Amino acid sequence: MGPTERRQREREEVRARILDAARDLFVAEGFDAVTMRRIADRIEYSPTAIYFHFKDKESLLQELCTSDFQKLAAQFLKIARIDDPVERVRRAGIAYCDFAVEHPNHYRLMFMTPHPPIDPEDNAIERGNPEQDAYAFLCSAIREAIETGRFRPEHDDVELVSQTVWAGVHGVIALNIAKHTDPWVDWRPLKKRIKSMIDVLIDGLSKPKRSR
Amino acid sequence: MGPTERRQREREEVRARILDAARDLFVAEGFDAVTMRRIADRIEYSPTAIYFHFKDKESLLQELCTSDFQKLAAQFLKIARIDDPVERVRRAGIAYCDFAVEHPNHYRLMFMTPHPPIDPEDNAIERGNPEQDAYAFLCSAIREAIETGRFRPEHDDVELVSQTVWAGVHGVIALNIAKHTDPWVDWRPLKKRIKSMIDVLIDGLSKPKRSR
DNA sequence: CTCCATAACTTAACGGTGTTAAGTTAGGTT
DNA sequence: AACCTAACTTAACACCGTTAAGTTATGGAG
Repeated sequence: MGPTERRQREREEVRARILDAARDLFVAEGFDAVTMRRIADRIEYSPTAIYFHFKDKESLLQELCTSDFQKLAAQFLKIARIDDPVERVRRAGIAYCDFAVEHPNHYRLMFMTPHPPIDPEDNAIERGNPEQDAYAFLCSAIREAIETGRFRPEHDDVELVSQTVWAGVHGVIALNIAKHTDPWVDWRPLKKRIKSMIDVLIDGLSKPKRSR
Repeated sequence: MGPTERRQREREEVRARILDAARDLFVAEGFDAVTMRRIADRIEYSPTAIYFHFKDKESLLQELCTSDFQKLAAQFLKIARIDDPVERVRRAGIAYCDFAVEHPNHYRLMFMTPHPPIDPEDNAIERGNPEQDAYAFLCSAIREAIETGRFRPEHDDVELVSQTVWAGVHGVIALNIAKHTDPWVDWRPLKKRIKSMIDVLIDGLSKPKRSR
């Protein structure tokens, strides 16, 4: 109620403005290409003001990542109401890809760059909760597919199947991010590649429908 | 004959020493973490001496990449004599994974780090030649599998199928390199994951063998 | 044999980077 | 009115990749 509260609010407002400016620049030009000075310019503060709100450049990106990955989990929630578990896997793969296309630099940092895992203490995402944890969401769909007899009997390990599906989709995305400008390979469009991957994975996991 | 030839030889010797030092450091610590000054220290030259042999840091990396790609292709050559094209794809996937496990930082530099594509002009690898170009090797096996009717009729695009198989195997490897220490996921052993990926991909591509 | 051009470097420096230390200022508290 | 602290700014540090200019050894020409 007093002015101390207004101060508190203003502080978080500045914090949010830094975050927004950083996101814009990281997404547009990549983590390394963006400098603290340019982020500061954008919001008309001095470069060092950022350090009053964030420990360093890395933690800036880290914070953007967790908040944006919660958006991914939110996207997944819309898919959760799909009844058919196999269709849910298919749609999750596409949503995951869309997300990676929208936030390639976040994706790169979180899944393509080795770094010491975040201390579970201060990780905002709740592990194992499909509403916040995208991997848990995938697992729960896979589990349902296995339990309702949709997959071949040899594919009975929920974790292994989930990791295979994740790896497949990740592979398409990661190669796209790292190599899409490389003229060495005559790349098919990303959408085609993702569809092909998901189709092949699901066909490979599912019980055959027709004889030869 | 004269000493000009000895000079030429010495020049290439220094060049090779720079390359070796750079490879050691890049592989041990990653591209960004290594500075020109440290490479120079290692071989006891001044930092700027490197620029007499290489245009810049990036071109150093590119030269290392092309030479290591050739090592991978050499591994593939041993597989080339396998008759069955589908088995060849399977074995190529495993060999590719072995290469990545043996040289994880090489792999990271080559396939997980975006960098401007090499000018085809000065690329030592002959594109499309399966003996030098690992991607072309994969394509040729896939092409043979398609042409001998091993795959379902909808999978008729050699490039698309090759890119899918590559992406699948890459996904397993890349997640392993970037995330294998992450306790968030209860990882299955790498060998199991690679086998699962290749099995699922090949089953998904192949004509079904049994009815349900 | 001398002179000189060139190759193969080194030293110094430039403009940039992330980050820290020290100084400043506005505003609430006592 | 005096003071204290939050929220900054300015100055500076230790790096970075890269370039310009200077140095030294050496092979070749006259």
